Amino acid sequence: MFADVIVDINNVEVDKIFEYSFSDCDIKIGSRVAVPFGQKIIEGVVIGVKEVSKFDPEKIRPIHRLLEKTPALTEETLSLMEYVCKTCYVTRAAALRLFLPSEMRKGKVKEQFNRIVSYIDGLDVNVAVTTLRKTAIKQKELLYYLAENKKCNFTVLAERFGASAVNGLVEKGYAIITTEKRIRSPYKGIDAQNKNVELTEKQKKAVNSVVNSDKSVSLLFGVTGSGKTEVYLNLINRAIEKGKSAIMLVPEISLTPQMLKQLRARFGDNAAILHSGLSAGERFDEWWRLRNGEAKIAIGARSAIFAPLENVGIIIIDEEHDGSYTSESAPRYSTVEVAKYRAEYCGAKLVLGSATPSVESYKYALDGVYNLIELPDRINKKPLPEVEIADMRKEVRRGNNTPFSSVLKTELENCLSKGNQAIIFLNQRGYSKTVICTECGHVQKCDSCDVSLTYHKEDESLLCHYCGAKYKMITACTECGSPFIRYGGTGTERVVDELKKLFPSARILRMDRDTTQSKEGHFKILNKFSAREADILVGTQMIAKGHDFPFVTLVGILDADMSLHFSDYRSGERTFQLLTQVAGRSGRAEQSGKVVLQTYSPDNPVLRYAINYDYENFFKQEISIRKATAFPPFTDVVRILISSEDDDRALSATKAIYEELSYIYNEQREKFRFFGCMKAPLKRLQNKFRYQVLMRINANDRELLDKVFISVDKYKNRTVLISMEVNSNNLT
DNA sequence: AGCACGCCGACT
DNA sequence: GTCGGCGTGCTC
Repeated sequence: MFADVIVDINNVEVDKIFEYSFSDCDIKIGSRVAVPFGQKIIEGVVIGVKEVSKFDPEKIRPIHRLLEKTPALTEETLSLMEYVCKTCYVTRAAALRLFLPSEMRKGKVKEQFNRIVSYIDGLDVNVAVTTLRKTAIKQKELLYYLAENKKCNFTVLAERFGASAVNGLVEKGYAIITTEKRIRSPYKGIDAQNKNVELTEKQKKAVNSVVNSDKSVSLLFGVTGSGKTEVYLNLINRAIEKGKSAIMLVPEISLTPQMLKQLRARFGDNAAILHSGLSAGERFDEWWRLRNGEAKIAIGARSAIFAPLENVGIIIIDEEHDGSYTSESAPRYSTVEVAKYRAEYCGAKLVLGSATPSVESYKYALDGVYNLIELPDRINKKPLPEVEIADMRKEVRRGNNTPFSSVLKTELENCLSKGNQAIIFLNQRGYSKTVICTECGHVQKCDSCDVSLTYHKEDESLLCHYCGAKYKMITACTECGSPFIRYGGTGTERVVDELKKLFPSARILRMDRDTTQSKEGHFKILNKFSAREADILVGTQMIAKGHDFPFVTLVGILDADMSLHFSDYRSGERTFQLLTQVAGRSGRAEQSGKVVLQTYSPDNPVLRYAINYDYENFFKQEISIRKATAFPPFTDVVRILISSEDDDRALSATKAIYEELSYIYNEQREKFRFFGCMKAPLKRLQNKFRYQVLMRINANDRELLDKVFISVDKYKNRTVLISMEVNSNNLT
C-alpha cells in the first residue's frame, strides 16, 4: 500500500505530496506518521491511501512508524486544511499545524502516567518488618502505611517517607509500582450543576430563529447585557440533545475563569477547553477528549474552530467583530470564514454574536445573506453610561500638558471621594512612545526595524514593539552625547506616574502586556480590581473586555482618536467598536456610570456615533464610505509582501512581480479598482527590507485571486520571501 | 527546512 | 595547491 504524505516542513519548496509505502493496516487517512526524508526522520500526516503509486518505485521508501493509533485528522479536518491553504495562500504544513495541539508535534508531550505503589497481596507485615535493618525506620513506617492503605500514588509517598524508602521496599519486593493513565483536567474544582435558566420571550424567539432559519448563518445583534450568553447555552444544549457536537468561540481575553465556570456548570465534563492558559499537558488531554468523543463541546479562542470534533451541529462566535479572531502571524485565516466553511461542510448552524458587528457581517445580514436577530434591550433595563467629550485642543491651549483634561480630573476626584472605582484606558504601553534628544533631535531607533523605541521605566529599557528587541535605556544621546532627553508620547506607565502625583493616596493597578506576562496575569489583576483592592485601573485594549466591575462609575478614554488616524480602511470601525466596549465598563450595577472621552478631533463623526451608542447610523455612514472609496466588503484588498535581508533583491523581485501582474491588470482592467507597487509602510522589520504590491479587486473573485497567486508564487526563492494576503487586518 | 554538490575567489 | 563561501538542486 502507498500513502500520500504531507511532511511537517513549512517551506514552499516541499509543499507537495510525497509517497511512501506501508503495510501496517492501522495507517489510515489522517494518521500522523514519521517518515524518512532526505537524511532525517520527520513527522507528517497521511492525506491519502492507495494501491498503486505514481512515483518511481525505486525511490519510494517505507513509512518509518505510525505515531498514534487514532488518526489525528479526520476527513472533515483535512478538508478544512485544504480550505485554509487555498484561501490563505500558505503551505499545507502551516495549515496542518492549526489542527494539532502544538505539544503533539515532535512528541513534546505524551500521555502522562501516574506511578502507583501497591502493597503485595498476602504479605505479612510483621514478618516483612523483621527482615528490614533496624535503621530503616522510614521503610518500616511506609510498610505499615501500605499494609493499611494497600495502594498510593508514588509522589505522595515520596513526599511523606522519602523516595529512597519507597524504592527500597520495591527493591526488596515488598511493594510494586504500576502505572495508570492520568488525565490532566483543568478546572477540576468546578462542578457541573444543571441550572437551566428560564429564557425570556425574546431569548426564546432568538433561539427558534436560529434553529428554524433556512439560512445557515445568523447574526445575533444585541447590546452588552442583553442576554446573548443564555441564547448560546440553549443552542448548545439543543445540539447536544440531538447527539451532535458544538463549538463555542470567545475572544482571547474573555476566557476568564468566570466564563469557564459558567460553561462547566452547565455542561460539566462534556465541555473541553482549548486555550493558551492551560499547561501543555492539559491542552493535550483536552484535545484528545474531543478527538475520542469523550467531550462534545469545544470552547476556546480562535484556534478552537479547528477542534477535532465530528458531526458538529452548532458553531457560535461570540463578539464576532473582535480583533483576536484574526491571527497576528501567518496563516492569517479569518475565523468567521473558516467557521462558515465548516458549518456548511457538516450542515451546522453558525451564530455570530455582537453588540457592534463588523461592517461586513452587518451588511450581509441586511442583504439577507445572514439571518438577522436583534436583542435590543438590556435585561436589567439599565441605561448605558453618559459620555462626555473633552476637547484636548482647548486643554493644550490652556497650558494643560498632563495627559488628563480638567473634566476628567474633576470626575476622578468625584469618583474617588465617593469610594468608587475608575478605569483609565489608553492604547499605548510603556512610559513614552519615543525618546528624543533635546540637543540634536535624534530619536532612538531599533537596530533591526525602522521603528522608534518605546521607553519602559519599570526595567529601564528601550523596547521595540514590533520585533521585541530590548535595549538598555540610554543616559545620553547616542548621536551627540547630550544628556538632555525628552519623552514623546504617553504610555500606561507614565499615566500611572501622573495619577500618583494627582492622587497620592489612590491605589492604582496597571494592566497591559507587560504586567500580564505571568501565568494567569490577567486574572490576578482583574480579580484584585474587582475585590476593590485598587481604586484606579489603568490599561490598554485588554481592559475593554472580560469583566464586569460593579463599583466602576467612571471610565476615562485618553486617546480616543489615536486609532482613527491609522491609514487603514478599518480604523473607523475599530475605533467605534473599541469605544463602545470600553464605555460599557462603566456603571454596571446600582450606580449609573460616566465616560470621559478625550480627543483632538471632537467633531469626528465616528466619535459622535460612538458616544450616542448609535450603531445603525455609524454603519450607514461607514458603508457609504466603503462603497464610495471601493473598499471591502465591496472589493477585496490584495497585498503581496516582498521581503528580503538584501534590499536590492527585494526591490528587483518587486519590480518583476509588478511587471508580471501588470499583464493581468491590463487584460482585465474592469476587475481592478486599484493597482500599485510601493515600499511597505514599515520599510524595514526584523532586518528585512519590505516592499508591497497592492491591489483592490472586485469582491470574491477567487479565480482572479488564484491567478495572481500563481504568477507571484514563482518569484519565491531562498533569499526573497513573498506572501499574499486578502483583506488583511494588519498592513504594516 | 536541511543537506550535498559544485564552482570560484583568497590565502598559506 | 587547498579552504571555504554561497548558489542550486533534491528530498517520495
